[in-house]
Amino acid sequence: MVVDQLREPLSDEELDRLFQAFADPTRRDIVRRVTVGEYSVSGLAALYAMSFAAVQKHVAVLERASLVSKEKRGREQIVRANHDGLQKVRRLLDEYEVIWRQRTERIADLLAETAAPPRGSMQPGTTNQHGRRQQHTNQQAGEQQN
Amino acid sequence: MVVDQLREPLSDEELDRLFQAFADPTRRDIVRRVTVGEYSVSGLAALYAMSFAAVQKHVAVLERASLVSKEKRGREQIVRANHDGLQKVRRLLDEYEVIWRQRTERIADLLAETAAPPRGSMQPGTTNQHGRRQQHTNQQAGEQQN
DNA sequence: CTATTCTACAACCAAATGGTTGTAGATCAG
DNA sequence: CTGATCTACAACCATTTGGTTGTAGAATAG
Repeated sequence: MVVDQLREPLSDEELDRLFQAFADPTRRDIVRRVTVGEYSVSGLAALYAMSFAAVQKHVAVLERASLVSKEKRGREQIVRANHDGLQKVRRLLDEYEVIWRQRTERIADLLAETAAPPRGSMQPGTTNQHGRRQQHTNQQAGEQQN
Repeated sequence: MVVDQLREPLSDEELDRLFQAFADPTRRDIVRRVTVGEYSVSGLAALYAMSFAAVQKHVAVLERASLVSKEKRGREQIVRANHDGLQKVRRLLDEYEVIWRQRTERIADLLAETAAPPRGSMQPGTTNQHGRRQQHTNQQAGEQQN
């Protein structure tokens, strides 16, 4: 099936390329344009105050990030938006949003706990010393990812 | 009110800084970490195989993008995640998603139109020549934004 | 008080980025 | 066929980026 490499774990390099691609106003504009209509590379180049080669490079960056793809038609290359790329970035940011919600929940729980008398919770190691000053030094020095 | 500069239009520079900030695995990891717990800058630095100054710079990038903020506590600087920044990026990508859905809708409409005999639609300028080959050259050479 | 820790910042460096011009091959129009 | 258009790509350049080391000040620990 073609579907469902959208569910696969996003690699660091993939995410680097995606965010990097979005980190430029011309490229963001290109993505918007080719999502609503079809453009050749020179059709795009006509829109911006820069050389054809510069726009060509921007399209190449978007293509490596899998945000657009090109299709040859006669002597022109038609640039099309690629939905997968967009969805991948959105998926990652959704994960960050989930982390936020979990954190908010956790804080609400702590507040409820200290407001009401401690019931089933408050076993030795489950919650830290009344909210302030977590570990914040030397938890596993393993590298990061994602 | 403090609320609702979230509804204001995102500036190009703001978006550049946000996406750029996300375009690095170490910085993405820092954002995740400081969303779940509190870290000083040196607490963060202990996690990665790079110098303190390097991590300090990463935090500075995140701070300029308003993805985190620092608060001085004693001799350490506590780094905290900033929800606004995340929401801004998500908002922009949601806009892109909307464009996609509109496009999909539009295509579905066109298909329905050509399948069924033309009813109330098909006035002179409303739809283009049976789908293929749009303008794609020289529509207003105005600069881009967003 | 003294030593240590945490931070900030400058100076430097290599590599990546975003732009340019120029050259050359394909394809299309007349 | 000839000329114009569209594309690809190389070479070059200035600036930014992501890292380093080193120095110095402020706050804490003993």
